[in-house]
Amino acid sequence: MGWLTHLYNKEKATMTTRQAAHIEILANATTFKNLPMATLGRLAAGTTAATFRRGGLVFGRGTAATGIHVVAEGQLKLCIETLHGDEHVVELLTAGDCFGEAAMLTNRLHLLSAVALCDSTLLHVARATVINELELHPQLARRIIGNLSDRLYRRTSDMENILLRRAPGRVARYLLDELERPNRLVDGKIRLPARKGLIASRLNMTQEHFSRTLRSLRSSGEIEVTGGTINVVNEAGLRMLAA
Amino acid sequence: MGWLTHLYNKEKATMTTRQAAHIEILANATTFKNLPMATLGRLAAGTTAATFRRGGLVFGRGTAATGIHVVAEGQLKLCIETLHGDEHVVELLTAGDCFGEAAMLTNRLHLLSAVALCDSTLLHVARATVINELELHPQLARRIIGNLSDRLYRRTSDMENILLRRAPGRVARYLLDELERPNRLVDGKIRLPARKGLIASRLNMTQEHFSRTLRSLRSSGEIEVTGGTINVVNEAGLRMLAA
DNA sequence: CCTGTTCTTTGATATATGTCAAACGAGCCC
DNA sequence: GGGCTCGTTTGACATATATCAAAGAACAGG
Repeated sequence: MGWLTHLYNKEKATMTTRQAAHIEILANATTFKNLPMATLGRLAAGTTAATFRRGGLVFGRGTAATGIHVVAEGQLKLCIETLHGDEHVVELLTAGDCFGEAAMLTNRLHLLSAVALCDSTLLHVARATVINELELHPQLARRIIGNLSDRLYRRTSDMENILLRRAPGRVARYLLDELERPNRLVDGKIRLPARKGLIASRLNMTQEHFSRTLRSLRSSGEIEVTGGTINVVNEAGLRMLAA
Repeated sequence: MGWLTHLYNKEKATMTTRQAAHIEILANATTFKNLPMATLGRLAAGTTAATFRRGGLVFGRGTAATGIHVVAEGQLKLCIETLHGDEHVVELLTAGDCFGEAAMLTNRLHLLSAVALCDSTLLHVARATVINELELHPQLARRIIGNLSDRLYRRTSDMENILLRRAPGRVARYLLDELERPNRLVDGKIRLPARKGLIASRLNMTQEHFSRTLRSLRSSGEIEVTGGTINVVNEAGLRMLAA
């Protein structure tokens, strides 16, 4: 893309293709978007890639945060495991999403476990690299403030959703949210970011109940469901339910 | 305190007592803690105080964020109002707590309404003042990053709590959390930060159910309740319930 | 193409939690 | 002190949601 050409023109001699690839991925990641090329270059120098097989654990709850993770490809879940082997999905991630910042920046332990839902590749920007960059170049600080605020804002909105007592409202709201995210849509229809059981968990209900709720929304004409794809027919109707 | 003496020694001539008071409050607020005196002084210059009567609206959902609010005295709730006049409390605030940062820093509208629970006084640090300070003095940026991460971390932990399906677990967890906050304790006992109905709302259950759950915890010997004060007798028991 | 595995749907039943209603208690003003 | 309002507790009942169980779909591998 534009990034890459620009990049090669400027630092052709020293740049390996791996670094170039890393830079491009970082440049499209939520936390590092819109940073100057020089900063991206320095960050990329402290970045490593790793692949995880389906089911692989990226990090577990209670472990130390070693850096910022970026999804280059694949799907992950951030979840809490209860003692009974039960689990709750808090967030579903796809390419371009970042995670682990909050724990890293506060120097605390991860609250959530990160697990690959399918074979995935991640980048990992080391803690020291981020801290260094923060010390030297305040622009990164401003970006990170923006991103953290954004995350906090989003999480607040999530809370709001979960606090809706009744399942149809939560589902309606979830669908409306997804409708706003361009990278979740494939020609106007919502492509669910994981299997339905996991989405049910994110919405704090059982798989069965999610299935029934979806069916009820379908039979009342708000949506059309075909496999993992949902077409919102009556957006206004959903908004009624969400309120 | 130490802050004030230090302050007067340094800038006696120009400092009004009002500014001094503001500085002291800011210096003890979560977002501005541990900042250099010079920064606090500049922030205080853009700070105004306001008082709100019980029930007064500090800001409403959907309004623009004008700055960072700091609780100097009193109690507030951050809540969502549904169309049916229903409401859900997301956070309860007491002296030293800050709010409104995320919306201000992302330049978006408030998601939550802020309402005074009793007569309260707040400080308001204007948006422009914060932005200015961020541009000029990167230390503030680092502090803010820390605080936002902290908030995000806390909110994640809140989510985790709410995702617990059963009420006894949520209550147990809530009590254990309060037990960690020194400013909520009065000689070892938890002093609830608002009336029980609001706490019930924060825990996503009805007042009645909260009351019953509390009674059940009391009769099984985990806690003692006297009015708005709760004494945790069997912490281990609560931990069992929370898991 | 069949056969296991995993995911989804559907059904019958149990239960946690909400709703409605009333009694109780505490604080406050006249 | 009486008569308020407001917050809390308790009770009887309704219902949304979970749980258990099994049958279909989708899907991968031989």
